[in-house]
Amino acid sequence: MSNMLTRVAEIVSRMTIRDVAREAGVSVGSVSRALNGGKNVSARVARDVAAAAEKLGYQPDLQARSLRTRTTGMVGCLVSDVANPLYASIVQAAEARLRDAGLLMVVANTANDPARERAVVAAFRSRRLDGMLVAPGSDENDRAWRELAAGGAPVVILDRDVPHEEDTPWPAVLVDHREGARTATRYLIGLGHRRIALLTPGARMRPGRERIAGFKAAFAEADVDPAGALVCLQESSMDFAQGDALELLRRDQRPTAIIALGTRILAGALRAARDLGLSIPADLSVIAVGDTDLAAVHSPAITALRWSLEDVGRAAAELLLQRLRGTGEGPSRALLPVDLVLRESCAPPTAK
Amino acid sequence: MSNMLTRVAEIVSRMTIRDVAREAGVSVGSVSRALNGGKNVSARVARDVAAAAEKLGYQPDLQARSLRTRTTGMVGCLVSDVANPLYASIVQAAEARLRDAGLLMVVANTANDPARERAVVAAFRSRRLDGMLVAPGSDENDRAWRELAAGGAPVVILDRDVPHEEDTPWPAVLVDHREGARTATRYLIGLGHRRIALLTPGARMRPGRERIAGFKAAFAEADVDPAGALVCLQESSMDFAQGDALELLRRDQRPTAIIALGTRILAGALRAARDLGLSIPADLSVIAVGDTDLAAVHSPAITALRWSLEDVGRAAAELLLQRLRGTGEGPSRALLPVDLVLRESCAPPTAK
DNA sequence: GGTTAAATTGGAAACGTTTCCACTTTTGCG
DNA sequence: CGCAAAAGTGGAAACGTTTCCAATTTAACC
Repeated sequence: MSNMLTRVAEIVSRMTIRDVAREAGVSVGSVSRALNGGKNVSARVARDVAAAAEKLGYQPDLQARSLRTRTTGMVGCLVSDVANPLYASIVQAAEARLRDAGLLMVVANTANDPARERAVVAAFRSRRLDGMLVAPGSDENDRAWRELAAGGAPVVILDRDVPHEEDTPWPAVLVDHREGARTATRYLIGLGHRRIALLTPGARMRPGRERIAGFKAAFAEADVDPAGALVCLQESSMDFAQGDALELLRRDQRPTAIIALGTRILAGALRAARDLGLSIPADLSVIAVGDTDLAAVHSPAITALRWSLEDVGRAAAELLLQRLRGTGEGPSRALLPVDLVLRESCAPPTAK
Repeated sequence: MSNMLTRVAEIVSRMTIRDVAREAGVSVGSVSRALNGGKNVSARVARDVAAAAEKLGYQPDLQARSLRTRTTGMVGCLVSDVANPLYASIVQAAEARLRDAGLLMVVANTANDPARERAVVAAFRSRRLDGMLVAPGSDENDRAWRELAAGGAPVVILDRDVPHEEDTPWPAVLVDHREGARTATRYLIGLGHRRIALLTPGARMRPGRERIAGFKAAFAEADVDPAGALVCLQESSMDFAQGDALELLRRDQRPTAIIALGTRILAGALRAARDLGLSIPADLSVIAVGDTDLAAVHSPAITALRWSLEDVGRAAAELLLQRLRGTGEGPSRALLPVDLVLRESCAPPTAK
């Protein structure tokens, strides 16, 4: 047993730059230069060092390096729920781009808990991460981000409107939910719908706010009685039970069309419709916000608002990289478009 | 402009342990002891140091600390596709548990590319991560894990059978796919089905292999003609187009029941069935492998094999933590059960 | 009160890099 | 060939911690 432990210990003892220096018969400084810049290094030294490093299987300790260089090569990603497909794809795309740039991504989810958010920010700061991608659980917890930015690390916000001082908005990647919602609503109004329900998480965050704005704008510009614009706020998609949708669809003046967010809310709405015997699209038109597997495969297939999650992640990574490099400013915000994917779930309302 | 830069620089210059020492009027060593162990520290020093640290807003540089302590407080998580809901939930649960233990999680996805896997392992090693959770894209790329383990960091495998030397299997969290598939198949056979198709990613990985084994075992133990057991391998769930399912269901001896993995394959199968006018469950029984939103919300609701992704993540984190603490061995493997959730998508085959 | 043991403390040596500085060596050029 | 500039090199000082060690103070005991 202790035998095994010592064996492990032996294996663990890694080669250091000093070992390489000794092996190559040069100084530590030269090894460092040879391995990194390659600048001001003679061919002979470069060759010998490379050979020695290869022979010894030397791999630099990036942890130690970062102590000296004051840069860790890691960026944080703070998100409320990685398991949410909407976030997962963003995280994945961002990670891919960042890793191509040689950066590691640290991920932390906060379950929308402000205290956790602050704890994560503290952890990120203490670990001296180079930068950070954040999608806060609400727009108001800006103290945490301010604090983080005070540490000097660039922060890129994902689809949120975090309050900022003066005229220096946070770098951010935004999705044009307003225009998306407007398009969807206009489409339904055009089909003849007059009572439309918008089911989305509340106004605590930008996406909800923007959708509501676009939703109402469509009613206003079509000169339709705005009383038909039913905004149903959910605190979060988790809380949205089927029951809420049932209640909505049982009203005597029930909506003839529904615009429902994501997977869970949409699922609740669909199930409620099924339970009430409402057929889609004959009795109820449905538009999904966010193009998930569920929307695409459901029968009938659900018309959906789609935006590219990959683009969001990629753009965020790009923005962050640009800040990290510190090269000329460039744009600090990106606004990504939302498309309406027409499928089979919308039809004119049945006269009654 | 340069004004602003200097301002930022000022903010960035962090308090070090030396500043605290000066402020408290004690030595650096005492500060360290006071802030960490608290052992062998007088009440006066403890008080003064705490006050000084508080006043200066001191936060230790974990990066520097880890150079000395040879432990980084970070663990890696290597997975082929974080955007896959099956992985996302696991990652989330593991992250939650690890963060509770004060560890940060670095995530990397490899898109099933062995070269990327090796690159990630190299990066993890160079950054001296304390441990690692891996779900390789195939069971064969074990060179990489072996190399990683040689670095001394514990590795926990997620639902894979990675070849191991001698009698020391890798610590792993496994899901009992074999028993799950057997249960599902037995259920279908019990309903009267004799031609059943199993749609799952290929045998390159444990889950597929185990499912196939369970599937065949059910046929064997029921003494049913094994020719009815149609195993349809997909290289990966991504490649599974609707077309493959169409082809399968158009055969003259088409299966009367399907067991389909996950979201994408299941979606393809469902869409194919719809396009062919096959109604579920009258013409075709369907069982989903993995209980996704799609299965739960589809109409009819799809009977599904379910296992707890959260449990997988949690168990993996627990296993890893136990290794990290190095306290008594404990079990090195966990096998998690799979349940069959009965819904509406299965019925006896129509006589014909 | 004296002696020994225990507790506390300061100073310095790590940890593995990069980078600065002074010093050689090479190169370029008239 | 001589001389200045450029290029290459070794040694040592950081980076911010923890931890070892020796020295001091305090506590404990007879």
